[in-house]
Amino acid sequence: MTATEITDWESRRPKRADARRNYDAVVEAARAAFARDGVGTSIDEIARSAGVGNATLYRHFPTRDELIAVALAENMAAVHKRGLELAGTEEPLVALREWLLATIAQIGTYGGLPGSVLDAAGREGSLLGVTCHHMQETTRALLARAQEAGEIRADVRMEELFDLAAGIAWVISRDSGGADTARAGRLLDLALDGLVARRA
Amino acid sequence: MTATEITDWESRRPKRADARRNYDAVVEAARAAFARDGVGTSIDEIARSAGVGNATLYRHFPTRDELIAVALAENMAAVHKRGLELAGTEEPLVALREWLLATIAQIGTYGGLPGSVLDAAGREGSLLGVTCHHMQETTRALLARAQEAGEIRADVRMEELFDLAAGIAWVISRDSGGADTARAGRLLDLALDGLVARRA
DNA sequence: TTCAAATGTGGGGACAGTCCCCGGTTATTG
DNA sequence: CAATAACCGGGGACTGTCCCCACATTTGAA
Repeated sequence: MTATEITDWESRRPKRADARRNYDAVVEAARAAFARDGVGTSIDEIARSAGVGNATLYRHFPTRDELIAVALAENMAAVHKRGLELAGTEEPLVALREWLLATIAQIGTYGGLPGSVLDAAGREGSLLGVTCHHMQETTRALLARAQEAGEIRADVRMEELFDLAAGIAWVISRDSGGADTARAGRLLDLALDGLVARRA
Repeated sequence: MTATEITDWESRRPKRADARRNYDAVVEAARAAFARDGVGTSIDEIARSAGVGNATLYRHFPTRDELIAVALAENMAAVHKRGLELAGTEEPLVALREWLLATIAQIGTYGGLPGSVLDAAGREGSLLGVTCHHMQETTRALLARAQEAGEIRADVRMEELFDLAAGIAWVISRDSGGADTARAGRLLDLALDGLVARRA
């Protein structure tokens, strides 16, 4: 199922030796470039730093999103795995909170990534859209569990939760290229617990 | 004070007849273009649709932010005025809520605007930075009042509130070019009231 | 050796931002 | 009021960057 789909990008790796070498070099260069300058960085620059012609890059990754998706693949798989573990945890609320934090941290790693993710959230077509869909499904499951346990308001919808998480991820990924987990946690806690004071 | 600074952009309007005509045409074209395609739209395209050479546009507005700031000026002034009114309202919490909603709606009108605003929030230099600073000060005042009335948790800092508001504005401005006030209100209420269920 | 697959140079199109000469406007002077 | 000079704003054209593709060439695998 999901694992197949997520790791399915493996099957996209070319079979010929030189092609695979270039493919891997591009992904590696993309990771470095994204981490340094965000996902909006120059594609040609990535190709250059990978020692590859830009047309080669475009052959393997026709769109920017595809390159982003592959560059994130194993991280995404790890987060997804963590989500499955959390689904079996005893505390639904802390599980949901940790899941959201992991998601935010993941989406916030690269500057501009939240935008790409939310863009891809709709159209199922792209690789990024698929991984994004997985994240949403996990969110839905963990949210439902927390609601059934009476720990989260029943009227909260997954989309709203996802919107808030995406917003937080966007804020923290804007400045401070690397995700600031502490700030993300603080903002998430505020959103979860609420800002209004409780009277006794 | 503030009103002077905000409407100070008036003094930037050229005095010569043709210059003022072009200036106004550019601002008008920019408003339309921003509303349609977001603040990231092509500057040259704005100049073209204003019937003006791009160099003329750059003469009046050396940076994109400056054009954005002027295009927003009167809206910003209106929001700022609303903030001053709200500061005298009897209900600190509802005042804060309404202020945040107005701010989010304003920042969310143009796609990509939240990013520009948060970028300009730091550096005081630009016009956009100044207006942004005003918004933050108003937020700080309304927040302090609500906290003194015991209606908002005392540990909430203005920056955190602003981060959440910016995040929400970003989410709603991404899709649906015009700001979706209903969705913004819902997300804001969630963040304010919190998502966790209260026991009894 | 053969041939499909992969490569990358080089170019077209779009955009941001700058330069600089030209033409019109305003101020000044007779 | 009229003519002229100084000046200010206009915009075509240019540089540099980026995305994306066409095509001739090379390379790996059978």
